[in-house]
Parts: sequence; C-alpha cells; structure tokens
Amino acid sequence: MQEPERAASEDILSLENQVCFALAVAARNVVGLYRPFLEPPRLTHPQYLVMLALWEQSPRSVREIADALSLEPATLSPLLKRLEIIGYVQRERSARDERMLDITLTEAGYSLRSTALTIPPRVARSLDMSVPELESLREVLHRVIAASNS
Amino acid sequence: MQEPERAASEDILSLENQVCFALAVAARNVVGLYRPFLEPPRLTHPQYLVMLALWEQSPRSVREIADALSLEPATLSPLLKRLEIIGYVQRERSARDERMLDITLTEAGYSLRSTALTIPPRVARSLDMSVPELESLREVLHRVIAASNS
DNA sequence: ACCATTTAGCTAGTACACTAATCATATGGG
DNA sequence: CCCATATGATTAGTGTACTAGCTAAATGGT
Repeated sequence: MQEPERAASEDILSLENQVCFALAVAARNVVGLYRPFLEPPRLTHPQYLVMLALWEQSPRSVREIADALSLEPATLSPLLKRLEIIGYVQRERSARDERMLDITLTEAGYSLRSTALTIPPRVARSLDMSVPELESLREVLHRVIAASNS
Repeated sequence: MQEPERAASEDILSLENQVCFALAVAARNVVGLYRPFLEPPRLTHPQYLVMLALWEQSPRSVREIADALSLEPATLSPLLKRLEIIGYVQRERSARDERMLDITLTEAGYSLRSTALTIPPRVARSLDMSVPELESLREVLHRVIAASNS
C-alpha cells in the first residue's frame, strides 16, 4: 500500500488538480480576452466592471460600487480617479452626506454603453462554449462565491 | 418590441450575468480561503503555487515555472527572490547555461510539503461542494483556459 | 447639546501581473 | 571563427488588490 498512498499524496498537491489554480488562470485569461476590445476606449478590465456597475445605476457612492463588485473602497479610490481623468465619470461630494462621493457617469461614460453591448457576445464566441454551458459555469461560480462568503 | 429589446440590452451588460465578473470574484474569494492556512508558513497564494510547481520538480528554471503557472517571468522574478529570503528556495545560475537560474527547493521548502497536504482538503470542505462537482468545475475551467489560449 | 462611536473615503505599504526595454549568454549560418 | 539572432532573466512603469491606519463627517445615547 506504499505506492498508492504516495500517488494519492501527489494528486492532492498536483497543479493540474487544483481548482484554485484553474480559477486563477481562467480568470486571468478571460480578462485577457477583453483587452483588445477595451483598448480603444482606454479601459482596464476592473474599470470596465465599474462602468457596468454605473450603467446599472448612476450616481453611486464608492461604498456602493465596492459592494457591487466585491472590492475594497481602498482599491476603487485610485481607480475612480483614473476614470475621472479619462472622462467617463465625475466625482463630487454628496450634498446630503459630506463623507460620501457621488460617482456619476459623464455623457462620454454613458454613451460608451452602446459600444460596450457588442463586447460580451464577441468574448463569449471566442470561448468556444455554448450559451447553456456558459450559464451553468456562471451558476457554479456564483455558488463558489456564496460558499466562500459564509 | 421596444421593451423586450431594452431588457435584452440590460441583460447583456448586467453584472450578475457576466462570466468574467463571476470568475474574477470567485478566484479572489477562493484565494482568500487559503489565507489562514498560508499565513503560518508566511506564503502568499502565488508563492504557494510556485511551491506546488517545485514539489512536482526541482530544480526548475524561471521560464519552466512561468510556463507551468501561465505567468510571465517578469512576474516571477521578484516573487522568487522573496521565496529565497523566506528560505524555501535557492537561486543559482545554471552551470550548463549561464543565462538560466536553477530554482531549487531548500530543506525547509521540501519539508513544508507534508504540512501542505492538509490544505486542499480543508479548503475544499469550506466550499460546500461535492468532490465530483469540484472536479467538473475544474474540468470546465480547463476548457475555458484551452479556448482562451487559442 | 455633547461626546463616544460609527461610517465614508483616502493614503501608505506590500505584493502580484502585465508590457516594454535592457543585458548577458547561447546558438547557428556563412 | 564571427556576427546576427534568439533566448533567459531582470528592471522600469502602470494598474490592480489587499490590510492598516488616518481624517472628517454623521449619528446616537445620555
């Protein structure tokens, strides 16, 4: 029983068996698929996600965007300043609560949306998977996220 | 037909429908699950992945580790220096080819392996998913990785 | 009304992760 | 043999992403 045990111990730590490794590489690679589409509007992928959050609702506070994206406000703070410099959002203190920032889409930020509509289908096509498969993957990932938050 | 179309356009860009977003959050969260286990040996998750690569084979060159982990050598260079400072690897020029570095596990690096064997099962347990489910997730992720590499 | 506590956002410090540029060493064709 | 080319690793620069610590503004209990 010596060899089967050593084999099992190799399985446990082998790179190809690690879900965490597959997740990390898949996430990096898929983000990379967006790069050619996000280069013209000069967006990084995290910045693109912020735009998605703002297209759903604008204005939003830093905390609200952070909750929507599962990011720390400290991560968003400099990112939002860059989005302001590019010209897609406006940052101004809320009138009601001076602690909060209202992050508001500019005209340029809002009009980017119609162009962005073509991006997800093109990325999906290059993934060589059917729509139901992608939906089931997304669903499993949401379960992973839920489990890792509890 | 106006309203269904607007609804579809909202679906396309809604955060909850984005596989890329689910992937990014799942990857970050799962890496976070390793943190308590990696804190005692003073490893970050990327450093832990390098250790996995070296437990499979040591010594290895920077390029070989980069290929195994789908990372750029430029990313690994400072990371490997930190692993050397902690004391888990040794970095020395290859005798055969002076351009290459031999990254070799130290005694401390090798002996860490037996402790590490307990980590993946404990992380898997906190994910609240069955082993077949995790395997199928891993398999789908490998397909995503393959598709995004071509 | 006042002060302790909480909350919102920011800064500093560390560590990835990428691209582009650099430098040294190998290699291969004439 | 020599030089153009290729390869391995590093550095510089940008942009996340985290924790810890900070300041300012709001809130709530007495």
